[in-house]
Amino acid sequence: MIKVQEAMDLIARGADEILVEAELKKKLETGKPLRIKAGFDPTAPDLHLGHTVLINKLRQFQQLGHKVVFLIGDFTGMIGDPSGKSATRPPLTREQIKENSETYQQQIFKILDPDETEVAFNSSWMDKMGAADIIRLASNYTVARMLERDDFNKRYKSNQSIAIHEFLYPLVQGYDSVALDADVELGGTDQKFNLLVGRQLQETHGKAPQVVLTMPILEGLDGVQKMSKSLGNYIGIDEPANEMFGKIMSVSDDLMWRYFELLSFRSLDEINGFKQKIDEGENPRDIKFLLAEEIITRFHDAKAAEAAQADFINRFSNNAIPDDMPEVDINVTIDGMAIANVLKETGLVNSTSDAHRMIKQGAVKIDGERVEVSKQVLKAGFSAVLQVGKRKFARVTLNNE
RNA sequence: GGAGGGGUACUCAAGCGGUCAACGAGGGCAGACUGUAAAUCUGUUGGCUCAGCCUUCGUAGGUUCGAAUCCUACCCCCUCCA
Repeated sequence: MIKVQEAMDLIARGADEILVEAELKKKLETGKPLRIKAGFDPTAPDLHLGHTVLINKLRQFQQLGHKVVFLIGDFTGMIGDPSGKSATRPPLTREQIKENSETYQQQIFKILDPDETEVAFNSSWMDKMGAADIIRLASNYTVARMLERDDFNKRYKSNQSIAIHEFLYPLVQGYDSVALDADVELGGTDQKFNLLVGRQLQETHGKAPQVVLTMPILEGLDGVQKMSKSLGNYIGIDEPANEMFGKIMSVSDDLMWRYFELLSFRSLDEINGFKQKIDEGENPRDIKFLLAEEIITRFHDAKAAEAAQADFINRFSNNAIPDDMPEVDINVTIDGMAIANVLKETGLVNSTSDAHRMIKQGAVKIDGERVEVSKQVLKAGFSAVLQVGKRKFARVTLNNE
C-alpha cells in the first residue's frame, strides 16, 4: 500500500483545490477504498480532451485502490437545459439517455478500469421523490447562498433572468452525493459551488461530508476559452488520429505545457526536462510531437500515432497532399457545374458565396494549382483533389447524370 | 396590477426615414511570414444563376415613392413600485 502522503501528492497534481485537505488525509488513513463521485450530463456523449482531465484524475484514484462512481445525471437531463438562456433545448427521452450513456461508457473505459467503476443514474432516486420531498430539499438552502454562485450572481447583477428551476439543479446534484454516500466528489472549477452544496446536504442528512476536489477547466485550441464542442475549439476523443494530431500541433507553445500537465501521464519531472530542452534550443515542435503521440496512442494505438506523425510531416513540411481524404462523387448535367457549386456540394465551403470569396482570396486549389477565376465550370469526367485553405481536402469526381 | 427601459448579423455594440447587407470592436475564415505555433501585416465575414439579383435589424400588420429607423398589435427580457 502506497503511503498516505505520497497518495496526497499524486492526487494534488493538476488539481485546482482540495476542500478540505485534512479531511481527505483522514479518509485515506482509514485504508478503506473510498467512493469517488463524478457527475456527467447525459446530453453530450461526445467526450473531448477537456472532459478527460477529470477522468484522468478518476483513473488515478482507481490506481490508488478506490472505487469510482460515474454518475449520469439523467434526471436533470430529462427536465431540460439548466443554463437559462437557451431554454428550448428539448428534453431527452429515456431511449436517448440510454443510448448516450452507453456511448459514454464506451468512451470513458478507454481511460477507466470498468471493474472499479460503478455507473449510477440519478433518476433512480430522484424519480421517487414527490413534490413535498423536493420542497423539503429546497428548504435546506437559502436564496442568499444560491446567489453566492458566481454565474447566478453575475446574471442577477447584470439583469439577466434566472429561472427558479435553476436553483434546484445544485440541490439535486448535491442530493446525489447523499444518495451515493460519496467520500470525494470531483468536478471542474466551475462546479465548485455545486460540489459544496453536496457537502452541506450530506451534513444535514447526518452523513460525513464529502471532500471536494476541483480540476481546472482545460482551455480549448484557441488558448483562451474553455474547450467546448459548441465553441468548436475541441479535440474529441473519437476523432481520427490524423485530425487529432493536427489539432494538437496547432496548440500554441504556451498552451502546450498546460496540456502536458493536465493530459499527459508523464511525471512532472519528465515534463520539466522537456522545458529545459527547449531552453537549450530544441524545436518546441518536436516536443509537441511527443504530446500528440502520447494522446493518440491512448485513444487509438501506437501505430496510428506513428502514421499520423508521418502524415503530418509529409503534408506540412513537404507540402504534400494527405493520403486520407473524403472522396466525393457528384452527378452533373451535360453542362457541368460551376466550381463554386462543386465546392459547396463537397462540403468544403458553406455556401457558394463563401466559395467565391475563398477563390478571390486564393485559398482554392485543384491538384495543387491555385484557382484564379471564380467563374470556371467543371465538366463531367473531371476528377481531381480540391483544396480549400490548408486543411480542407476532398477528392472529387464529376459524373454524367 | 402600475410606471419606465430594452430586443440589430457568431458575440458586444452603433445606426433612429433614403447614400444600410447595415459604423466599430472581439471572434471566425483566408493570404503572406512560419514550426499547420505565437506575434505581425493584408483581405474577408447573409444567400444566389455573383460586375447583377434576392432575403435580413424580436413577430405580424400599417404609414410612405422609400423603414432597422415612424405608427398599431403581439411576444420576450430587465428595473422600480405594489
